[in-house]
Amino acid sequence: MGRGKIAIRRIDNSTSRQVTFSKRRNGLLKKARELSILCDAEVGLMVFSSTGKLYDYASTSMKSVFERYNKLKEEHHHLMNPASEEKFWQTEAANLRTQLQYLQECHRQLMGEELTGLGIKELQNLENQLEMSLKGVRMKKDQILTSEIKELRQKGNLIHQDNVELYQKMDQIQKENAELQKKVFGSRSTGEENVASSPSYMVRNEYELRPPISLQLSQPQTQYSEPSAKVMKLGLQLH
Amino acid sequence: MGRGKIAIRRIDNSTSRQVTFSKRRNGLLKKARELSILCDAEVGLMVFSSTGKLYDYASTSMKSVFERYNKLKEEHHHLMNPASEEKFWQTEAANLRTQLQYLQECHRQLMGEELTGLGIKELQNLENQLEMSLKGVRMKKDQILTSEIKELRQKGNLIHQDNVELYQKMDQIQKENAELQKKVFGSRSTGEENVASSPSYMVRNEYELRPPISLQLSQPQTQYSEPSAKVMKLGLQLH
DNA sequence: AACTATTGATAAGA
DNA sequence: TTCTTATCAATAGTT
Repeated sequence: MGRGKIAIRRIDNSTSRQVTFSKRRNGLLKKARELSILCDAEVGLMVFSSTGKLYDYASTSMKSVFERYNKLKEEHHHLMNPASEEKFWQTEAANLRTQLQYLQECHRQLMGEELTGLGIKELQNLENQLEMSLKGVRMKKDQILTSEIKELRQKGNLIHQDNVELYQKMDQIQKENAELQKKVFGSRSTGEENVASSPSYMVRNEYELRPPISLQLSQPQTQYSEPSAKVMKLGLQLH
Repeated sequence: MGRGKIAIRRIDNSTSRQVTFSKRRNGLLKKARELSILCDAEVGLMVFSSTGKLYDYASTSMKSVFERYNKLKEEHHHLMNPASEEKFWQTEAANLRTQLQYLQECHRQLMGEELTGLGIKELQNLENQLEMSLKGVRMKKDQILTSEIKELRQKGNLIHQDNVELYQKMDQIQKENAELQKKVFGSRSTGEENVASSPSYMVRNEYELRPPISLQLSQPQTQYSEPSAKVMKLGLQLH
């Protein structure tokens, strides 16, 4: 695969050997990576250049690959190893790996991947399961939203109650204030003029401020009926 | 570098994953060999298939590559130590168990179980994922059913063709038979009476039997439009 | 480092 | 699995 074919033997010219090493090393590392990804394989690769520099790749970790390699090779030597503790953990790991692979397959199917190889019956089961799941999830979501709304409503009502009481109290205080001003400055001017000139932090009457609050309380459903539109753009984070 | 290009991610179809693994593994081993020869490099390669089988190559020996690697990484005291072997498998098992637990949680959520503790955002993500999955599963199912129907239709048409030809042949034989009878028993009676008294396994004409066949062929969709109703009662078998 | 003309690898199909 | 073949990818030689 080049301008011409070359024989597979040591390249004499040291420069072109170096260049070829660089190119082919990258190619090899890339292919090792691709193999591990494409085929779900555990791959470990070590390359030492003629100058002693190390280039390596491991799909998991070189340690894991080493250990696995050694285990496999040692099994042929001494199967009757009395150190059964280690063996126990080995089989434990093997069992767990099996379970993991099974679960991963299930998971992929539930994610709608890897459906080739499934028959109609299995697909139907999957579909039913997904519908059930969807139903459950939606119910749970509705439940949460509903209770949230309920809570908000209750809080709103409480606040509204407080407001009503506060307005009543303010009204009363305002009246007392008016009476006091009357007593202090005499009764020359009318009560209305006194009220008009009272400090700005005082509210004139309760009906000016209550409507917006009532409005907020009377349509809490708008937050509920179409929540999906707002959350729809959130990315998946299952993995 | 094939009939089409493929994305570098896990191949869904297990058969083609297996085939690709076999091909690419060989390619990788070959290239590792070539690199070591061409460029005078020391190369070690280990590949574990997803089924756990080992394929390896070492330009010198794996032991030599290991040792050189470890020297460079100064990790050799972590490895090759029988006391820490057990520990390795313990941590390996622990890691696998962690993965397993995570996957199990995901799985339960995808199955619509164990939804408590999830927030609205997470539930929305789940819902979206389930809808995607459902879509994929249904597409796959439809695809299978459609191709099944197509096949059945083609078979039906072939059979129908056969039938038409058979009827024509029968008709011809019938006529020949009538002529023969005429010759054998003389020409006293009419041809029609001869035909009427012919053996019962002979069909009188092709139009008597063709209609039901045509009917069967003209409405194959009824099997397709509502297949779910028939399979709906099938239990789940994912676990 | 780039650039191609070629060879090599391999995806898909049988 | 193995073979074939159409295509894409890697890379040998060159600038």
